Parts: sequence; C-alpha cells; structure tokens
Amino acid sequence: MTERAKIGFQDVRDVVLERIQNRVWSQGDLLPTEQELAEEFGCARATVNRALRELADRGIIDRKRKSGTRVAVSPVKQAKLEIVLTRQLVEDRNANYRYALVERKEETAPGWLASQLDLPMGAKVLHLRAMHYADNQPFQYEDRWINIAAVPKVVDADFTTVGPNEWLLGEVPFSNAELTFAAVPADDELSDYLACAKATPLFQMERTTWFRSQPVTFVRMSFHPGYQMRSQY
Amino acid sequence: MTERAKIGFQDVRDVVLERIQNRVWSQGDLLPTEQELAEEFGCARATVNRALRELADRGIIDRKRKSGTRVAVSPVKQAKLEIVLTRQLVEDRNANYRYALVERKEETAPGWLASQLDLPMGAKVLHLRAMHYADNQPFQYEDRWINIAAVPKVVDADFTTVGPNEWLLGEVPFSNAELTFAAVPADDELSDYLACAKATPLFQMERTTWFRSQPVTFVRMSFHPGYQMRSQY
DNA sequence: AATATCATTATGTCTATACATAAGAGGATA
DNA sequence: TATCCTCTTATGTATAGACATAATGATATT
Repeated sequence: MTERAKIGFQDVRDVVLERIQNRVWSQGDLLPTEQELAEEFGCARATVNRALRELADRGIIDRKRKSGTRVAVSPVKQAKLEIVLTRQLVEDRNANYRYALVERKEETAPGWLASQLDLPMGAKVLHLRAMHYADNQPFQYEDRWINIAAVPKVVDADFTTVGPNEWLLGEVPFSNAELTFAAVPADDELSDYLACAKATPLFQMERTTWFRSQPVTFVRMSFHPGYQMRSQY
Repeated sequence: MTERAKIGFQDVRDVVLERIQNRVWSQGDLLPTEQELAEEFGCARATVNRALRELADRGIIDRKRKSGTRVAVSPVKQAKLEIVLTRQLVEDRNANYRYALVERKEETAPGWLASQLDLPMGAKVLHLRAMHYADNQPFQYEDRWINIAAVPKVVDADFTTVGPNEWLLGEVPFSNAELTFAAVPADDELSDYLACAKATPLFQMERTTWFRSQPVTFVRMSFHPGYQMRSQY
C-alpha cells in the first residue's frame, strides 16, 4: 500500500525548502498563504505555520502580516561559531592540556580598558595572564581583565589550577559577548611565550563579555603560529 | 487595576530564563514539567512547550522525553557570524567599493583542490583571482575556484564587473559552507596586491561551499593588514 | 543475575477553533 | 494631492484535547 504517513511540520518545511531551492519559488516571490499550503498538504494551518516559522528563523523566507510570505531576497547567511573552552580545543585534538598562570594582579582599569568595558573611572579590575599548552607545546596566550564589581568573588579565586574562563563559566554561565578576530605580529612577549620569532603572524581573538548589561570581562587570546579556527553554516 | 495581560510564550520563556540566570534552577537541575509550569503561569501546555522549545534551541536547557527538562550543564555558547558580501563590508564602512578581476582561467582541478572539494580526478574548474578595494585602498584579495560541473553557467559569466561571490549568490543562493580563519604572512603576491611588506600578518578566511552535498566553490580571502572581523552572541 | 515485557510518564506533535495584530487597499474628506 | 478612516487579509498567538514516542522503572521470566 502507498498508505502514506500523515504530513508533519518537518515534511512541510522540507518540501517548501526544496521548492525554493529548485526555484519553483524564486527570490522575492510570494508564497501561497498558510491556508492554501495547509489545504495542499492536508494538514492544519498551525502545522504550516510552524514549518514556515522555522524557515523564517533560518533567514530563508521573510514573513509579514497581511503582505504574506516571500522568499528572502538576500538570504542572511550566518555561520555558527562554537565558543569552546581552550581546554576542549586542546583535548579535541587528542592532546594533553596544561594550564599555567603567569601573573595575577589587582589594579585600576587603564583608560583603554575602562573605555572598552564601559567602566567608571578608577574601577578595580583583576588582571590575569596565563598560558595554555597542548602536549606541552604553547597553544594559547591569554591576557584577561575581570571587572571585580561584577564578580566580587573573583578576588578569592587564585587561578593557579583552574583557568579564568572555566572559573567564570561556573560563576556567570549565561552572558553575552562580542568577538573580534585579527592577525597580529608577535611582539616580544608573545614571541617569548608562544616560542616563535618576533613578528610571526598570530591569530588573535578578543572577547568582551556582559551579564545583564554589566561588563564582566575582556580577554585577548593569542594562538600559536599556524592555528586555524573552524566554523560552518 | 492590576488586571494583568494574558501570559504569552515569550513571558514564560523570559521568566524561566531569568530563574535560570538567578540560579533558582542551577546547572543540571530538573525543571517542573510543562504541565506544572502551565498551571503556575495559568496558560496552556502548548504555550509552555513553545517557550521551553526556544530555550532548548538556544542551548539553555536540555529536554528529553520522559526524563524531563534540565538546565544545560555546559551551555553551548555559539556566536553568530554574519557572512556578508565584500561589497557590503566595504560599504558598511562608508567607503567606496571597487572590484577588479585579476585573472580568469579554466583548468583541471589541482590535487589539493580536488581533495578539498572532493572532486573526481580531472574535474574542470574555473579559477578566478580578483581584488576588492575600499576607497581605492586594497581591501581584500580573493582567490577562488568554482566547480564547473556544479554550476555550468559559470563558463558564460565573465566576472569583469560582477564579483564571483555576488554572481554565485544569485545562482546558488542556498548552500552550506565550512569556514576556516587563520593568520598568515603575506607572500610575494599578497604583499604586492595588498600593498604591504612581505611577511606582514594577514587575516585570511577560507570558505568551502556545497549545494545539496555537491561541492560548488572554494575561496581564499586575504584581507588588508589590520583588518578585524566582528561577531557576537 | 540477566533478560524480556509492560505500564507509566514527560515531551513531541497535530488539530480545530478563536481572537489579536500589522499592514495593505480603497474610499471619503479636506 | 494629501490625509484620515475603515475594511480586509495574512500572519501571530493561545487553547483544549488528542495521540505519538522515547525513556524509565517495575515486574515477570529465564
């Protein structure tokens, strides 16, 4: 028997996506209404609604009340970039992870940092410098500032065994962040810690983190020469 | 009157998120069932379901049939990285965009490319090299290979006025891709085109694109010295 | 003790119905 | 022509009820 199973929202979603990919509906085209699609597929409008909502979330289609649903003109491609702990990055390569604290110092936020984190004048910060190793090879140099006002308990953490990232993940697990990526030449300090020649190109990632609009931390991570970051969409 | 508006799924979502952030429910904790939450909020179970589904999509909670809903132990942080056209990157900086084709050549895929794109031996590719300028300053050098079998029409496109990225977006608007980022030293060619000293650190992004499991294109984009890429989550 | 069976339970999904809301279309008015 | 109004329409959301499904835990069997 060709007794076919009932149509679910995933079926609708996939068929609609396929039609868009096959140019049955081209960029900018108006799709049938939910009602019409529901009739075509023999399902409830709510089912079509969920299917189309998912496609809209993915940026495949644009929806507007009264106007209807259109195939997105310029599909907003956005890559998902998994933010993982350095420990995990290292262990994913089947390498042995080692962490070492270089320096721990309480200080007043320098001007550039106060500006970066939007801190008041004279705000207290904890400045940490640390190294991450993969099989005892330098993997990443970490330069971090933590807003003490946002995480008062940080003054009691010594960070000799647990890295600041892991510690913060436990204290402030849900936060927003802004990232920047760049290529920079190794300066004296970086070339020293990362065991490379001066001016070697290094991949650098900076991250500013907030929790409920309050600045928490700014970190600059410099990776060993040749490091590649991966992502997909 | 304290006549409060009816509870919607967004309210439920936000209240649950707030409780998680406030550690009312900590990492790994079991949340009340949908039924219980629906009773608490005075709404239908479907409403709670949608609220929790959104939080699950964001990686805030984990849900499993019969077991229930738990606060995610290691919230998967993932940054959203908008993939934009080079033209847009330039114009977003209020700079004048200019594109120039450097070379266009049909060839058989070299071994490393066949391997990268998973192409059969002797597959035909179109090799393009191009420059993107911002206010007539070198902005990005683009080195691209397109799988002719996947996009036969590409042999008729001359790419003198429209860049390959924009052209492909029109032809293959929906695709998957894998990205890698790295810092590399400028070689002779890059230092020439990007007007910088040899060995200058350059931010480089590589992208491999598929459409329905068929490899479409591989591109290596090298940015001018000092370029920063931004993202957030 | 190990394995198969079955009831239970929380989530996953679908449906029909209802009402809310944004926004386009047309007409009336100034 | 420009502005305001109402009507209409497609999407957005809520609901009660139903059944599906995965996973757990208990029970019975080997």
